[in-house]
Amino acid sequence: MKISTKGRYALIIMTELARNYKNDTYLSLNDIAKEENISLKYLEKIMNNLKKKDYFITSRGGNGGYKLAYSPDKYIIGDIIRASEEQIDVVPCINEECSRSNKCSTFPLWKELNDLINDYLDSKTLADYI
Amino acid sequence: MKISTKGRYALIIMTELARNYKNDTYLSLNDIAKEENISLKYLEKIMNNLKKKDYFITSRGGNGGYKLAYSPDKYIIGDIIRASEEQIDVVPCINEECSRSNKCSTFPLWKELNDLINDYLDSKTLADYI
DNA sequence: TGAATTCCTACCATTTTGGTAGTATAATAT
DNA sequence: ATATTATACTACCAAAATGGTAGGAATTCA
Repeated sequence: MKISTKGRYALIIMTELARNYKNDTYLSLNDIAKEENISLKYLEKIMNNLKKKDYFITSRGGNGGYKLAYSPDKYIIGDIIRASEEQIDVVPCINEECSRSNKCSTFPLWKELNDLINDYLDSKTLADYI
Repeated sequence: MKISTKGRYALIIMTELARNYKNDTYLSLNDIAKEENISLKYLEKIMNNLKKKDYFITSRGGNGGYKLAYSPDKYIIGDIIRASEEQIDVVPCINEECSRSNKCSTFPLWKELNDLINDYLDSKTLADYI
């Protein structure tokens, strides 16, 4: 039932960038890695999941790094988590067909729980966690 | 973020037993295994997690099996899931110490989500899924 | 031009998941 | 009595996911 480090570290990266948004400077992954005591290489890998989205302005080289393309309130937590974790649904049959679906009395429980989680994550933005 | 087959199959077993409660007969794992197309051996293993709790009256031999010790409304879904899944907390730092806890701006999110999930699962009983 | 930084592609050990196998023990039906 | 049906208990195992590491290429800044 847990959120893996992919989702958790992704959110840490995003909140750091959100906190730096007002400065309008680039923040490097190295800085975040040191600050949060996570390896740079792993953060790069986490970042790959987020880069698929239109989230950042980047710059290489000295004083380079990442900054948010939009203000923090535009970033929905649910979007960040879903981009980072492979599987966010609580049970596989939420989106797939299930052989037992028509007789499955437990499906409504999982469906409601799944909606509850996603609705909650979609009700928050980065601006709530600066 | 998913619930594994341990939790899902546990709930299937429990709802079958709940459905059989009014009959006051024993229901064998073999019957459930055939009905649900899950191997008997795996169901036995799932059952081990549930047997730690004071849930069943059992009988070996012909026409034996399991029946619920109490009426279905006495079985809280959250208890069943927590007994079955090793890890129900969305992040490890809910119950453990975390080195970054004092500066962690994301903790409130995980804590609220964790409470939301557990409160939901604790608001339902087997009687809701017969 | 050298250092800092992102970008890209592999690789890999450990843990978790999702089972299977075999045997012992107990109760029932005939 | 005994064959059958069940649970009870212990051990093992393959595949997938998790949580990383390694190495270098490309780009930009000081």
